[in-house]
Amino acid sequence: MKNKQVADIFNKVAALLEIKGENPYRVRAYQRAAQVIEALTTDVEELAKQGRLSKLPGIGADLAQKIKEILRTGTLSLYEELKKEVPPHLLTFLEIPGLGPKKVKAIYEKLGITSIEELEEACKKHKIAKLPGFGWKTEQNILKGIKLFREKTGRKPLGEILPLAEEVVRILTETSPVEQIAIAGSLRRRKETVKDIDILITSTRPHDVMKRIVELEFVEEVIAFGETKTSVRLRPGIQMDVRVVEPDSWGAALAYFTGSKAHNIRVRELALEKGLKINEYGVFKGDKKIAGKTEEEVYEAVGLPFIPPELREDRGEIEAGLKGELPKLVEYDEIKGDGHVHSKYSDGTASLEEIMQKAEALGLSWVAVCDHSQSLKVAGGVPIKDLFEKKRRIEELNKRSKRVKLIFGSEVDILSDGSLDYPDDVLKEIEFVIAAIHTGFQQSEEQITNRILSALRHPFVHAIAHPTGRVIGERDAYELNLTKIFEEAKKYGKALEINAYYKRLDLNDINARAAKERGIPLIIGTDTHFIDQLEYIGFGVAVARRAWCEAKDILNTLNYEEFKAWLEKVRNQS
DNA sequence: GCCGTTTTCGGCCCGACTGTTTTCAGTCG
Repeated sequence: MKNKQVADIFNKVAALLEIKGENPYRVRAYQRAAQVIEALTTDVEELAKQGRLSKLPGIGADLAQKIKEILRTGTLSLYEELKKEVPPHLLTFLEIPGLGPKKVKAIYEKLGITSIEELEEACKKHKIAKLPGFGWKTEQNILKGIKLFREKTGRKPLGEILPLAEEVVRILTETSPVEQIAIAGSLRRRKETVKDIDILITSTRPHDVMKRIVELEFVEEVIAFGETKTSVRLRPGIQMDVRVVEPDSWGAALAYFTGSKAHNIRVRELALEKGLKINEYGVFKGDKKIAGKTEEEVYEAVGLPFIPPELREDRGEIEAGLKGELPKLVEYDEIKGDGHVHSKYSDGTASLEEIMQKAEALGLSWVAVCDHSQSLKVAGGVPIKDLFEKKRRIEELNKRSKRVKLIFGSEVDILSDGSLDYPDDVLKEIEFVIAAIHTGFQQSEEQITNRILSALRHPFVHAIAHPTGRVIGERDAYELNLTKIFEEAKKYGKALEINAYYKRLDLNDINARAAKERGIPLIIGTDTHFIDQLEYIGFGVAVARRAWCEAKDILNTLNYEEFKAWLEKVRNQS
């Protein structure tokens, strides 16, 4: 899929045009197009062949041509020309907090600066402050921005930040005079990575709330302190913005601060069509406020049903909402089982008994214990003789346990040549076989794709674990033709995993949505090696919800008997 | 550059804050 490649080029073109000082609406057109292409669940090349590009929202005749050019040549002549006019290095300047396109343009044109080192030098020599429109304060801010830029490790995984935000909410609820309190922003949308924490509060004593916030033990630096807005930097190096609003504006503010920006723009455009205006204080008809207390009210005012936060990305939820065709998203409490857990038999730390207890505490009724297969020695791959001991132990435990059942599973390696890591007569005995790639990441796209395809065709395989192999912030997905994987999974009725470990989340939201649209069953697995991480199943559900999945799309909503029946069905049809 | 049961041209989301200004441009979310 070349979707990402097209989106990247459009985003860069947008940034370069911005620095050039081009029409901001032209810039926005490229940004919107990039976003639309990136969120596609079909191959942009496929759409091009069918001549359907200009049917996409935000893509007209011109951008359709440009997409075709990228697909044909691998680049875009406009982009190549822009790079000659504007040094592409300047694009990184835009990532420095406080620097926008206009300032970058001035710095480049007046001083010929093209690198961060030169920029820093110029600030220290006070050359920046002398530029028109700049001053000593701006100069200091740029230096501070450069420091932050160098320190920043980028966006942080949801799984690292959400627990922290929830802890802040708990403390404030218990020890400060808040009335309503909620996490907003991309955390509330459960985006896989987040840039900051947004907290929204109503209170009659905002000063006391803000005071309590800056006293929190994990606050490292107070960036701004006010009655309605306070910003701090928390110890893991993440900014937290807290806002206090009137109860009457709660819904409008929550919608506003939840975003996404693209979603909010579309909602406000709808409002304009109806002669209304939306801001963070409410929905207004002229000077009269007609809604704002709840999010439902705000959406209703523009003719939309409530849209779950996970869908608010301008990926078709507005259109679906207007038509009354929003999905009934799978709920967190509809999950009955965990499809991928490691035990002491391989590199997990928990015994089978402990897994059962924890599952019961979490209200799950089944857990597939999928330890690594024999050749993955670094991860304690289970030799065949131990495999059958594990099977006997699980059968014993299941006899004694009414509420929770374990499923005898294995995460079987797909070897470099595409064969599986146990012989067929062994695989046949394993109730749930989830196949995975752990070696040979450097192979070509064709090789890796073929390995997964042959696993999907294998009669004893039920599912593929973490299909793309990406690890957030550490490793990109391996080269893979997902379109072919989807076709084959669909053909054989096999499942693909949504790995819920917060650094994997693989399939991701867009790919999981593509699989769902093709009718491929999805299974959520925590892939946990530590007992407490069984709780992370929620991150997988979040991906499923962001992928527009309903309960019927997710195998984990089946009860134990139903899931066993699915496992057998896959074996029988093969 | 896109888009249209008011429009094929003239619109295109909204407000807060900051800093550099003496009324506003730039940045941010």
